[in-house]
Amino acid sequence: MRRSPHPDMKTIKAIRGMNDISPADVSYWQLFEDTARSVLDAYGYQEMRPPVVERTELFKRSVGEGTDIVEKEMYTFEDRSGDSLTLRPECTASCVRAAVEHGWLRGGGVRIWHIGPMFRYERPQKGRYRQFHQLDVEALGFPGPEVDAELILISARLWKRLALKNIRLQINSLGAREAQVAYRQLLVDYFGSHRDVLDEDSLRRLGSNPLRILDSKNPNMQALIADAPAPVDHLDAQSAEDFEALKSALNDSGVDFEVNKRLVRGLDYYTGTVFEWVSDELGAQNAVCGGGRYDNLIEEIGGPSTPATGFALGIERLVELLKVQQIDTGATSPHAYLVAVGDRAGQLALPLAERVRDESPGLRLIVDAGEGSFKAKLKRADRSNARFALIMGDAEAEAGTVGVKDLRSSDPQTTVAQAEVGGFFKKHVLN
RNA sequence: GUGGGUAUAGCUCAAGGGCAGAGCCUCCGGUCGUGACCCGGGAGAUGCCGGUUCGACUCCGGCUGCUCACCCCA
Repeated sequence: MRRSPHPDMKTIKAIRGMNDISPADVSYWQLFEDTARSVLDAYGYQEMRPPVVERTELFKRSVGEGTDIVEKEMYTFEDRSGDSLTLRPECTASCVRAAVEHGWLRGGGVRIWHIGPMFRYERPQKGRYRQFHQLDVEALGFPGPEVDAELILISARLWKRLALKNIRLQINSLGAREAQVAYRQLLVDYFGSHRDVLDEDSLRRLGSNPLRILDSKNPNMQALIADAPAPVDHLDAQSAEDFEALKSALNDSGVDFEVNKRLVRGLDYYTGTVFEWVSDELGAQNAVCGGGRYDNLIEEIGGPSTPATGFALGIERLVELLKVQQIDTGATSPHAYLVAVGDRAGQLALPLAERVRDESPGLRLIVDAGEGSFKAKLKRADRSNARFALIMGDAEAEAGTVGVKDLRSSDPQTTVAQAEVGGFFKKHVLN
């Protein structure tokens, strides 16, 4: 086995900000995915799988031209025919595009979800990567606050099923478009009359995205921000009513929340209710899950005027929480490890293992029939975390039996028993 | 895009302007009631380029990577 790379050979490494998920970590991902699938199924949501690449135009129209995502974070390129394409930076736009394109909205609304990779060209740091994964849940075609509550309850149930703790829910309402426009002007006037206090970033945003000034962390601006008008105090009547209904629904369902008047979101399409689940255990990137209502988006990308709401959950961040909180993933190890030593045993090991797998579906059996010393193979068997080592020399091979050693036994001198293989599994492993 | 930290073996860490060490891992052998434990042995490293110097892994500069923070968001 070669230990070092060829001296002249440059090793090829993964792209910056794009990570391999190792076998050691994958059990966390599977735990999350299995749980999400099961919870979403319980609410009648159906999986869909849009492509990873879309026309650049889709994101410009949905996420918003003035947002950081569109302005400087997209992986955009021309294909060979000169069309501008983009690796999706989020997938609400794709879900909505698909629903419009295929007429899914004609039945009175759809509940859909998707898990997959998203791409943003950002400087990587803890909880922020250039390829990252989201669970996206969207309810298209439902107007009331009940559906917003449903989405929050889905996420709350996810935390519960995963046994995650210390995730706080923050909610806010941004109001419908007309109210947003009026409020935005109010805000521009307010900050405009205090230009001397604003920092460089905020001055820039005053023209482009004044809402974002509200969640600036600059200590010099905190007093100014605290006194600034908040969107939730300037809602249209319908949004205000819906927000109250949402709060009641959460209270009635026993979900704790806090109203964060300064919670705004970085995508332009949100209207009305927005929410975020945050954790203190993730460093600077503390939002695990965020979403809200986007009643204008479907129309804005060319579909029928349709209310909609949804959320996205960052899987890397969630997996980080699972690790920090030491959640047991029930990671699987092999049931048995078949050690074959000798020419005849080596020949018969694979067919024998096949026979056993035929008889015992669900069995995990690793076969070690290649070259190598008996000692090395037994050592590997031990390291594999298998419960049993099945030991087969030429004599056993001929007889169709194996020696069996209980590797997890505390007694180092566990008796080596002879056993017929299939019968052994039926008796010890699978009942 | 901006700033801080950092870069020694597969991993975790030492050392230090003059032969780069250890533990884990790994490989071979011994012990042995076939693993582990224990004993003996082997393999394996200073990110890249330049400067200072008799001499640089060490000091200096640049680059690159990683990392954290700003920013942004999941």
